[in-house]
Amino acid sequence: MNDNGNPARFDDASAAEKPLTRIQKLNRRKILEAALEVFSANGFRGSTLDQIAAEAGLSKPNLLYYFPSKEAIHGELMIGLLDTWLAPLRAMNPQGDPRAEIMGYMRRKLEMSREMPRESRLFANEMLQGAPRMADDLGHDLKTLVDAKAQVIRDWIDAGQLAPVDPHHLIFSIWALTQHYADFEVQVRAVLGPETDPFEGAGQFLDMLFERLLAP
Amino acid sequence: MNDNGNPARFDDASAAEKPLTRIQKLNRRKILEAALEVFSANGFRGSTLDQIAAEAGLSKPNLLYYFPSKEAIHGELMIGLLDTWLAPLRAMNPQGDPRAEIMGYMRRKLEMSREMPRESRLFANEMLQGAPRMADDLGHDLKTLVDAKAQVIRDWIDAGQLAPVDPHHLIFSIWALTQHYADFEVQVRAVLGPETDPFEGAGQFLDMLFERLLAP
DNA sequence: ATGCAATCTGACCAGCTGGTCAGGGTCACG
DNA sequence: CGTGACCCTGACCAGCTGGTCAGATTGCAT
Repeated sequence: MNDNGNPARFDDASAAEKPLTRIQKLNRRKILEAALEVFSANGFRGSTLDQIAAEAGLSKPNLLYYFPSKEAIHGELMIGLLDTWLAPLRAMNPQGDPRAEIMGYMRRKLEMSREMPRESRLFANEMLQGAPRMADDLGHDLKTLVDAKAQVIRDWIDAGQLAPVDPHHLIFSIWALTQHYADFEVQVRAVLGPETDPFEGAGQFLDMLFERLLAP
Repeated sequence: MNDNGNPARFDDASAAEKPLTRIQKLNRRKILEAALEVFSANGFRGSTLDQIAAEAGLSKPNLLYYFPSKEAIHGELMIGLLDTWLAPLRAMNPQGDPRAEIMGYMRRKLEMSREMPRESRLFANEMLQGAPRMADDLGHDLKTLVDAKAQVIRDWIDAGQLAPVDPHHLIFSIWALTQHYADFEVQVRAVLGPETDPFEGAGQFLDMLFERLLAP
């Protein structure tokens, strides 16, 4: 047993990095999966450890054996989230064809809304509350990346390969249009009816929208 | 004192409709204003009566003198919200000029994001949680209105006055693009920096986007 | 097999939260 | 100026919530 009675889970240089046991890997995965489900549906404050424990099929004290607190579970989810979320933007290639790159980014982002709606809602929840647990990364990592990609887009525009649109707002529009289908899914489904797949129509609509917007 | 010890506040036909006193009007307004502030920032579950009471400058028991429960306060806010929110769509005139009507709707919606970000976030919070307190209205009122307006748009398209876009997704795109600036304000401001007014750039960008999208 | 670390649990706790209540102060109207 | 309805509060309560702990149980290396 180490100094706090919990298994090693810290990254700081001083702590010896014990490898996770089979059970640790399994249960930490179960907990994070359950936490994603619960936090994304109810927000941080609206979720309880009991709900997460039930969803994970573990007891509450056992949750707190693997994570020191509710905050820590949420934090662990947050750590990867921004990175995962921005990966498609990072993948936008300055050497590629401008329209294809932007359309590709939009399509990947829409795909993420379809495949990872819980992550999208977890992110949206955090933003709605003013991103209290993310503010640092927002001002730094996010702005740096977006500014860099905005410059790439500006260069494309200056080269006459794209219509002259504000690059920042272009990126915002991709975020808004794609994430809407995950975050406001209830509303979208209520309007379209239970038969229709929102993402099919969305894909066609967004293709057309960005084709028309970006043509020089 | 009436049967439940609280001032009359029900609309049902049976109850005699006592006019609100000066103090009742004042304090109910204070409470709802405070509740909007708190609920929109923290969600329903994340907000406490103590926070609302403090924000309103009243005591917690006094809050519960004017409203029977936390749910009731939230409900009162919700009642008007969907209507307020959809009013600009309702105002879209089938006899007007198609492009001008849709652009006008978009601009009014963007204006609402600027002027009423708290209402926008309250709405977004509700949607994110799956609209547990709104599901009925969603399936009924909302779908009816949107379907009607979608038909109007479809007629415009058939008359060759608009580009052939899916009317439902066109409406979704207006919602997504305008509400994003209220709901994800932290993110937008983090990227643009503290100097820039997001709504100025947004107005220009969205004008251009919808001009290009809608031209037949 | 044995012994130690890892894993797990029931019982418990303190603080918070929505809500109640008895009673005291205040307002408006005759 | 009196009086009844209206307005407000401190004190309180029960249930929930995040978190602790002593000890029981299990897994695993030798």
